[in-house]
Amino acid sequence: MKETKDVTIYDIAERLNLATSTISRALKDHHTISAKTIKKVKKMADEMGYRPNTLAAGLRGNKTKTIGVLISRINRPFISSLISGIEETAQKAGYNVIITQSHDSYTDEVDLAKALYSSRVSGIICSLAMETRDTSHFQQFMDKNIPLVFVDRVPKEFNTYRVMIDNYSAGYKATKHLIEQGCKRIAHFAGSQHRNTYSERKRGYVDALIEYNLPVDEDLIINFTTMSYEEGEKASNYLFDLANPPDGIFSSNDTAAVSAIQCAKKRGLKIPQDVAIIGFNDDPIASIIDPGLSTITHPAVKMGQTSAKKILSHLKSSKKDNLTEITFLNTEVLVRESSKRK
Amino acid sequence: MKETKDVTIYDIAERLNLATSTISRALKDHHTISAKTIKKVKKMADEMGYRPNTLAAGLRGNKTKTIGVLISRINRPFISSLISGIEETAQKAGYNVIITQSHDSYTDEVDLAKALYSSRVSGIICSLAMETRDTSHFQQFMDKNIPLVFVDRVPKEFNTYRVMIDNYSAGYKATKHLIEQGCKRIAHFAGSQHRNTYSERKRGYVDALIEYNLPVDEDLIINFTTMSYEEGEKASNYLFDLANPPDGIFSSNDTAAVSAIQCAKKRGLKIPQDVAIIGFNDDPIASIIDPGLSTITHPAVKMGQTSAKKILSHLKSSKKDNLTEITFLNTEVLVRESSKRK
DNA sequence: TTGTAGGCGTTATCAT
DNA sequence: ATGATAACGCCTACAA
Repeated sequence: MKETKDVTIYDIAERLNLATSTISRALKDHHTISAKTIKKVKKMADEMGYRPNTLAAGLRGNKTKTIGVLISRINRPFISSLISGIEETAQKAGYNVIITQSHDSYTDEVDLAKALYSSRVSGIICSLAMETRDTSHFQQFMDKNIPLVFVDRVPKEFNTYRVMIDNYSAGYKATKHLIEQGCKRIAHFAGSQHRNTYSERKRGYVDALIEYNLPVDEDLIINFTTMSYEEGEKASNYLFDLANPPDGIFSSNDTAAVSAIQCAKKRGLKIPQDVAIIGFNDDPIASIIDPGLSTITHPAVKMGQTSAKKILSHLKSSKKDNLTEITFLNTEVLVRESSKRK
Repeated sequence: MKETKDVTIYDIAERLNLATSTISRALKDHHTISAKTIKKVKKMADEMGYRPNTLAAGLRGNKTKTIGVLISRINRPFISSLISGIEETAQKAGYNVIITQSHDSYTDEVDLAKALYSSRVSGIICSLAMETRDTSHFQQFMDKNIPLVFVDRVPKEFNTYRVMIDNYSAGYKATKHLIEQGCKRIAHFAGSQHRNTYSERKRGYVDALIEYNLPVDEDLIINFTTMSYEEGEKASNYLFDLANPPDGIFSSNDTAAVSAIQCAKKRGLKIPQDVAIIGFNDDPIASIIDPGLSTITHPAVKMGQTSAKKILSHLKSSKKDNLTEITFLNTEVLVRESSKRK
């Protein structure tokens, strides 16, 4: 099997007795090229099996029509939907998407940021690793006016685009909902508190309790690290074993909420009568488990689309200003059986 | 905000009074460069904030350390795990991963294949779109000796790498399992039959029935197009409404199997006594639904890793031969409550 | 409307 | 052990 060499615009130029510049322009419908020439060139390009070399174009123009994505791990419902939204939007605009996973490691995140920079991505979308506290490794993008969007897990301070939900009000709404169902002792599965997605949810929870004159009982607030099913089981068992167990649980994700449901069922507790439960994210499992899990909707695909659009419009307008623009997307309380007492 | 120009090896060369070639070599620890020089160069590169430009390197060497991935859609548990495995393996080898979604459209797949070629990917991993019948748009990669791996949804005929499970034997095993549980009338949710993942599963199902002297009843074989939850509901209702309903269901995916469980429960049918159910994939929902869904394990992450490794080792050895290499990964019957009668 | 020519940053080749 | 130079394929002033 012989490898044949790639056809270049130079080859086409030679065949048609035209200049390479003419070919280059004809191929992108430049207005100064006659319709006939354009047609002729495109036909020949097709016949010869020409494939543009985006590397060469990128090198020349120092831009790549590529968006880099830096997330913790792909195989989570929320993240894969987020990426799907990014890819969809990027593809329509003729952009490629490079995906990288930090696996929630800070050092990996730093390395990947470098690698993405080396690939000369046109823009970058990032959801921070759990471990990350310092975000100075993103400064390199700012310095080069490469649009940077933080999505969902955003840093507290960084002058750039941020696309997120209002975690505080979501936490507040979730808790308020449980209160309205008659819950008096509401527990909270809290995620890692240095990620403000989670600390804000907790803040909303606490404020709702205060607002409704319910005591804030530290025993009922469980701090998670990974928010896994196993952690959820442990927390649930702990809570249900209390002398004075909770009658409501607000979990910062659905996975742990589901484990609470399973755990309660095993113990013969009635849901939602004995304990009402609400999760966060609206993962597929939420609608499938029995009883259906009430939850907070998290518009993953839309967040992806929005993030990609921020990048694209920044590139289009080639703004020179380093603006801070925070976009909040809506969430809603989705009530299913796990919390419907009335 | 001023954009500063990128630092190049040329800049470093100037500062150190060395040739660019020396810098280039020093940066990659070339053996002909003295240890001192290497150290000096690296230090200076660091100080000046040098970032290699992979575009330039790629253009020069006509290779990019990038793997292109072409799948239907990302936000499915199986696919996102597959990609996770690919990315992980690629990253360790210093490769980037470009993700594209065909959304199961043939024309999109053709366009994306072109786009990936234009990006000069070093290799490509593809799981075919549902619509795709003709695969000639992949010939361009073969012609250039760019390693191509089809994974899971592979074409019937195409001389290249294929990574898959033995769908026939998986279908056979699933059906046999139901038979061993005492099922006599086993229905099958069959996926689109021109994708051989699904046709093979069906073939295994049919052969198992024959082997055990059970009649093959065409009424019990439902042909799906998308294998969605909704399609599953429709099929389940149809089956349970039959004068002589099935006492076992083998579904080609978990999503539809779950809908069958829900549907059966609503009708007051006992699982697995009245109807035993087995799915395919071992999606997260399988272990969460009640009763737990028996299923066929599908090693998604491992398939991703394996596919990526095929690419990497091909590139390393720079084989010139167009070999056909099919890798089968193991699947297992994972028995949960939905089919455990004994 | 088309052509000329230089350069994007890197690396491989050949020389020193 | 290091240097000089050409080439990768494309685009964009500028010129004609």
